[in-house]
Amino acid sequence: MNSRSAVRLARLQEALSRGGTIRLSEAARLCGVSEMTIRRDVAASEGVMMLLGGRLVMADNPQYAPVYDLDEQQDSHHLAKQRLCQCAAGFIEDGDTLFIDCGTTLMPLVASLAGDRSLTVVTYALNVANAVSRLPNVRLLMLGGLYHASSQSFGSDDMAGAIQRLGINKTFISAAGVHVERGVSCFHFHEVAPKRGAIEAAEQCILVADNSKFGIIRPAYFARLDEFDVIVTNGEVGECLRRRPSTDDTSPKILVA
Amino acid sequence: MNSRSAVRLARLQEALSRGGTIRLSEAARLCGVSEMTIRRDVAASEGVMMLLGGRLVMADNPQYAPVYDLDEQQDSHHLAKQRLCQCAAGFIEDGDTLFIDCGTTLMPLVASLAGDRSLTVVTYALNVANAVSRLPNVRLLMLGGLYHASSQSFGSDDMAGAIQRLGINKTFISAAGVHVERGVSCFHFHEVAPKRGAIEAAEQCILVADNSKFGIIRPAYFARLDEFDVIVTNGEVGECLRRRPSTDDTSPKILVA
DNA sequence: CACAAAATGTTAGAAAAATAACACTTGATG
DNA sequence: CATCAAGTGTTATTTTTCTAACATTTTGTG
Repeated sequence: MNSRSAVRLARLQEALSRGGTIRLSEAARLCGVSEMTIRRDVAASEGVMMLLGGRLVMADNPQYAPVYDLDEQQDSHHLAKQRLCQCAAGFIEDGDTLFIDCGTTLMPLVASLAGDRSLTVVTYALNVANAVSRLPNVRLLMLGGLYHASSQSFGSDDMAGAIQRLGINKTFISAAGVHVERGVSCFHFHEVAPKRGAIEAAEQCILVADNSKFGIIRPAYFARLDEFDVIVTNGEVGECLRRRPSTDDTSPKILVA
Repeated sequence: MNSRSAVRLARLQEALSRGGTIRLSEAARLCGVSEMTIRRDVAASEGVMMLLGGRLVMADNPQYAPVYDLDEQQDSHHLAKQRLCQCAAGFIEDGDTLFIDCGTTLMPLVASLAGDRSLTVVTYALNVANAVSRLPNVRLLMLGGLYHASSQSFGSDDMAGAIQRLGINKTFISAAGVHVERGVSCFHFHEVAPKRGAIEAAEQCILVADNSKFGIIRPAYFARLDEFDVIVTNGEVGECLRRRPSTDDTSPKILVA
């Protein structure tokens, strides 16, 4: 990819970063090049953008992500995430202030916030912020810091403190690893501070993790299972957890989507 | 529209209610009918769903909005902005830490950061952050706060302080109004704190404003003209300013793109 | 059951988009 | 200045999607 191509892509991405589509012909006119060149730019963008019926869209735009692609099994988790989030969304009430964790798991939850109720979302993830910024009924509180491309999120020294100074009702956490004895973990250490801050700050903590994450331990440990009030999961794992005898009142409630 | 068609539509709508697309063939298989029937269902859905390149998408979603509909105003200034930014980009050196202001003026500047040199960008604007996050050679430092859709940026009480705690080399500022006697101004008051912080923190301040902004005073004043080291502008205004007798050494250098 | 009406399926052709091939332009380099 | 290579534009071809027409099946009714 050459530099002019990069400039064109950046410009188109800017136009598309808040959602929507651009007709291929429009994009060509906008950049002052031929449609063929835009096609080549998109092909060189390594999946950042894509063409959908002659229209340019951001590939990470949930609006245009394929829901069902039985030809490609790789997308099997997407459906599961949608179901999990649909389930998790049941806890949200009008007026809530929600903390939403980074990653892709909770993106369907963000989409479900659209509506009449008035909400506030606190996040340190760029993809979450982008999605929330498009919802007129949701106030967005962004936690800044140094950007980590691996998780599309920001990290800073004082993030846990900053979160605890906010009045958060409900915290939605995603995880890369969930283990009954070894607790909940993620890949990146910079995620630990915001997750911990949000868990400690919120009245109610909801862990959303599909069954592929269970029994796995990732480098960055951040919470015990019993620190959560609710665990939303699916499949056999969920049934197993649910049947497990509750030792006491602090045990999380298990929800199987 | 008959009742079976309604049932199929409801089913597909449910699948798409949280965003995403379904391939026409998948939808047909899912409903156990031919593709033609799905086409007819969609046509009868009165704009609820639509087909985009053989994929089914929800059309009533705010995210489906063609971004550019031959928006002349946006485009007319764009070329000027590109030239201004090309000019402004000349000041950037390897290793710099740049503050980049909100708005659309400086977006071409961000695009031009791509390359081999290592840079750091500080910003409080969501659109800038999005663009920078795609550049592997640029570190991104995000300043968070409450989101303001009007300027796609964040505001917080302590932003000026937070900025001054950073080591910023060069500050690039955009403005909605530039007036020789009445100084530089913008529309939104929440932009004042970050702009002031960045102006005071940086070694070098560069104002980038096309000639349509000159002679205009906007509600939120934030700086005198002589607080800038460089003013990048274009057209007659630039020539005028350049010919103006420099009163002293503190006068900004005028650059006409 | 026969019939009509609606709904759906099939096929063929038109339109649009994606791909491929080749020609032209531009900018860098010796 | 010549040369080369990368980038871009143009054209032709293939593929896919869309539309329309007509055939077939299903549904409802007397």
